[in-house]
Amino acid sequence: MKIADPHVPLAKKLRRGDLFQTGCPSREVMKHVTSSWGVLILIALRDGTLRFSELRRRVNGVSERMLSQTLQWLEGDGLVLRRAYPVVPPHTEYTLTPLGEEAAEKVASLAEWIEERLPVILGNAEQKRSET
Amino acid sequence: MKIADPHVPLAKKLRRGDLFQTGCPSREVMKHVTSSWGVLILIALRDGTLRFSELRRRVNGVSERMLSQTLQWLEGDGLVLRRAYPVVPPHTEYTLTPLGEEAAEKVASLAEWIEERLPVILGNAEQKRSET
DNA sequence: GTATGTACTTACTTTTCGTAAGCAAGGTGA
DNA sequence: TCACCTTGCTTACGAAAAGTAAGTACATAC
Repeated sequence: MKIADPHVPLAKKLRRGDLFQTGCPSREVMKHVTSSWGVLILIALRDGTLRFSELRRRVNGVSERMLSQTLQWLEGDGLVLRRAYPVVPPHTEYTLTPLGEEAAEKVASLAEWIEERLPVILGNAEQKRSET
Repeated sequence: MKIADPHVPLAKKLRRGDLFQTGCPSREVMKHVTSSWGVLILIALRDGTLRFSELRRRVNGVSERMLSQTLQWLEGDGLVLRRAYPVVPPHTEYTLTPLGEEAAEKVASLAEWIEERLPVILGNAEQKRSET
């Protein structure tokens, strides 16, 4: 009779993450999702599937290096699905998974809040600077 | 008769921010709010006013350097209020402003989502690793 | 008198990031 | 024909950001 597999996967051990705990894997996921480019990529993909270079053009300012890296993070977390067609020139498509759509919704909500409140925030900053 | 002040403050010029635009100040604010420690600080302060060292103990793993810097960012954006009492030993309190509470709510919502879904996300990652 | 706590700042090291270039193979324009 | 553009990456390198450690000025506890 077999003894139960001693390797219990990490995903089963944790009932849920705790961001306040050092070393909790949720911190890594948070880093990916809230990274400068991660935020913008997630939001951009809400409109539907995009190719690498389309993403690059939408997310103004991102380098190919960071776009590639961030997409790999998000893919690794299961938030983004990558479909590559082995043709020349290369053709690769990126889409949000259902999980990714949930995450994207949250960050989009934060992003919209910031865009809306930006004038107020800048007003605060300006006022503070003048309080020499 | 006076000519209108040519200096129109930035806050009035922008109706709202656009994160997809390179150089838009909203990107800076986003960086502050979604920085590793910014997220945790905002969430921690939702429970009420905290002192510097209390925050440091709650937000496990943050160094004094980064805690100080992040708090200055958030204060500069008007999300956190700092009250310092010039006593020895020093006593400084940090509180969310109403604006900060709004931001904190959004990031807390994202954080909770990640903590909840962490097992699923780790499951994805584990599965991918085994697809050698 | 040694240790501890407070809220920082400063110097130094390590990690991350942005910039630029390279690659493979085809299409386009002159 | 040949130079050049395109796509989706990766690699090398310098710059910027973050982490580590230590210093500061007292006060209180032991």
